[in-house]
Amino acid sequence: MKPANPQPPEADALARYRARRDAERTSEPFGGSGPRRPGLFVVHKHSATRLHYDLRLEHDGVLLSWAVPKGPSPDPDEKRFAVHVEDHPVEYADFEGVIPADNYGAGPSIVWDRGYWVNLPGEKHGLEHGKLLFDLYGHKLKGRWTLVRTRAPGAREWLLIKKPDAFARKGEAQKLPETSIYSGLEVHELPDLPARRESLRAELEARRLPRARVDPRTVELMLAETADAPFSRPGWLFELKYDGFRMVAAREDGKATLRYRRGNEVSRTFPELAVAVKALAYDCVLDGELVVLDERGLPSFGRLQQRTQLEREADIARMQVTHPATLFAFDLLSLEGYDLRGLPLRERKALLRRVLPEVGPIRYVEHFEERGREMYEEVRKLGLEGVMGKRADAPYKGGRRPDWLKVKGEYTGEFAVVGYTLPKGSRTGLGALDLAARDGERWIYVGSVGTGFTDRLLQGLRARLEPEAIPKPVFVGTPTPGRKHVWVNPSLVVEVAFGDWTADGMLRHPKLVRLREDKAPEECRLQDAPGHPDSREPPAVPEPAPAVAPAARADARTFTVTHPEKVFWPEDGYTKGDLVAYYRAISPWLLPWLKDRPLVLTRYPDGIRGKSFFQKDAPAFVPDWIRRQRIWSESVERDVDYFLCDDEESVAYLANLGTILLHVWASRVQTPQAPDWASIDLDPKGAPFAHVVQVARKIREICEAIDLPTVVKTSGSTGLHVLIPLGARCTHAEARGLAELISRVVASTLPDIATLERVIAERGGRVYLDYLQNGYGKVLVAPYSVRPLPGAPVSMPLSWREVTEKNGPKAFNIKNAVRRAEKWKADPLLAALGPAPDFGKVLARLGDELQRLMR
DNA sequence: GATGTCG
DNA sequence: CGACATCAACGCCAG
DNA sequence: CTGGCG
Repeated sequence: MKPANPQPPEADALARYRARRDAERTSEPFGGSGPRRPGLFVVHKHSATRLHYDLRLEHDGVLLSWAVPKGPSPDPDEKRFAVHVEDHPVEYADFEGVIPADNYGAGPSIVWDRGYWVNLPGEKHGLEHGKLLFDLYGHKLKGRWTLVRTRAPGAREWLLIKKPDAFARKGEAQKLPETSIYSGLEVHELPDLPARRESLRAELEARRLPRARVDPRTVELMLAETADAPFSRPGWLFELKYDGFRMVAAREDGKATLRYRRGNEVSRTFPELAVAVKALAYDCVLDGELVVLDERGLPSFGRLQQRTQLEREADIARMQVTHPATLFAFDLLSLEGYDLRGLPLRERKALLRRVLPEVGPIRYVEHFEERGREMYEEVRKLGLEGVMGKRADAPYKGGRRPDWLKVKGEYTGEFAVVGYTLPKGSRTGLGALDLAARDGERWIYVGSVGTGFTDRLLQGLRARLEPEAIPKPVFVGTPTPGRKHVWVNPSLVVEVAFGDWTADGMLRHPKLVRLREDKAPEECRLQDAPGHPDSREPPAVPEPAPAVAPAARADARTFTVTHPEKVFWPEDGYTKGDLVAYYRAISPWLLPWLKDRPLVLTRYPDGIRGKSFFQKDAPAFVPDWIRRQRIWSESVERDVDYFLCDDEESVAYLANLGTILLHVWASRVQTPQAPDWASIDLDPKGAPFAHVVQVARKIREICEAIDLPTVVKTSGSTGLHVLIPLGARCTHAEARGLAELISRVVASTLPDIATLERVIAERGGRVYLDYLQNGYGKVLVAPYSVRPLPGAPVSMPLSWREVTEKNGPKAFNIKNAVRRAEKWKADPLLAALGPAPDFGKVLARLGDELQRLMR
């Protein structure tokens, strides 16, 4: 355990930070004021647009981390009390499973302890909400979770905490936890719905409203006219204008429908909304804007479009989680069978607010009175589309009405002209200008502008551009296809007004404002472009190679071994340098096994006693010269950039990353569905190695009887791996079937020493035949791979003659393996990469042989 | 081991 | 500056 | 359905 109060760092920056932090503390709503005592604190922080919460365990101003277990605790389960505090005790409850609570219109939420339901507060209804749903519903709700709240005075915030691995897993305390915290959860008491519904009905009855069905299929929506400029006006309400699709959501006889403006039904596309509408407590017809929020919590038109295009159930299910939709409801047309359209807007909205739950994917659109201009200013700063002004006493009438006015903003930016398209029809001069902006040394294509020109300007532009139309400028991005583009070197700058940026980084609704003679094209920097998402990835399609190759961008396949003296094997004194040296030296024999195969690394950055982790996806920082293969992973629904390794330098690089163990796919990237071998892993787990040898020989005997070749290697740990070459001529399923068949035969022929039993206790000291590591994406410990075990053993190919008790698991290691390999004419295992056996012959013999064996 | 993020 | 988190995954089968 | 297994 580290000291509770380490040396104060010298750095000014840190001192300043602490001063600032201490100043902030006094204003914390939680935990009170005055000197801090050790304990659990929920720290609030205000940023520009929202509240953040953080849970920390501190002592004397020093962050200890909330997750570090405090002091010895005999009972591993007890450790969760590590977040116990003296002055602010916590309540907690492990919650059991998740009940998708369609109830109360909250959409998905957690119902806990039957007395509360939980959802994220509105501010968080962006990606974080999506992530929560993803974790809860999608995939990850496997660990233990705890719902915690402090009992600090006035506290009502709760936290959902994923219990760290160290708590969940016994006996692995040295592995530090990975955690997930969802903070700032709102916990609500369940309302007494029936009573509420009753009183609302009585109220509606008393108002003598017309009882008439408002048909969501045919209802004519009220539309806004466009205001010339932002305005403030008494008697008017101002709402945010959301960038999405207009949507009519209806609940009729308990059934939900979602429709776009033209009446097409889309409940299937947005199931999370349909569920929420269905779960409303009242039959009603809502009018609103369908949006998908991005991670900043701002509407993202691009994301919405992505969702609208989905057809497949699985895609929808995924996007529902990654890009959850939100319906911002701003009007209520009908309620419990009453037509409300004759009511003034203000009253409709008051009813709407009562009908909608406070949280969940259907959100009530708040409004401000009168002060539209100020609101507009603020809204634009936040990057939103604009505001809607509405007359507070106006009834709801279909069609475009002056009672609703939209005030839309526009961005203006300067862009360099990198080309133009030829005019069509009666157009003179040119069709549109292709625009780009500068990102570092590159030009990024941002789309084309084809409107806003005067005829005179059109002519003039053409004259100025044509003479320079010589080489195609180099830029990144994809110009609109289907038009003939004439490329010019950037020399001209235009000012363009545009609505927004599209998801792929193009200008939306651009129009030309004027020429900017005073500006150099190089000054048009992408990051200065208004509204441009800072972190946006540029489109990855590089246009043709630069005319002048950048000064021999030395494709230097080198790196420096970091910390070569770091001890990786404390018992043996072997260092990281030894590891890298071994992998370099063995690479002539290792590389044939790695070539073209996706790798899975097990990395031990701090040696075999330190923490470790698997890695499939090559991080962005690995140098270009490390080969990677992008492979779609169905299970995680994303691409994974697998490491591939064809040369010594790459192996060494991986070793320098702390990679001790290398696993390879049985198939190569060229034929990912066709394995080159089937494998059977002989795992003794306590059984004598002599039995492993016996079982291995039996496998070989059976395979030979049916004309199947076999090769064998030590696993490097305790057992042997037997491989059957398949030459990429069959499927993974067939390979597994073969391995299973042979395993079963062996297990039944040698019942005293071999078993297929997976539960260790049931194996009774027999050798476990594991045929399950055959399949797509399944991996095998690579031959010559080092093991993170004392003595640094390696997985070593053997000839069948060498399969004896003497060549046990510990016989080969990083110090003797190279010497051994050097004596070979050829790697005895290499046959596994050879041609396929004659499957016809194999099958022919199989039947007979099985009968003989089973007799 | 390398990186990003947060305070 | 320092502390953290992150870096995989899936079918099988017993209880 | 969860948990252990590799």
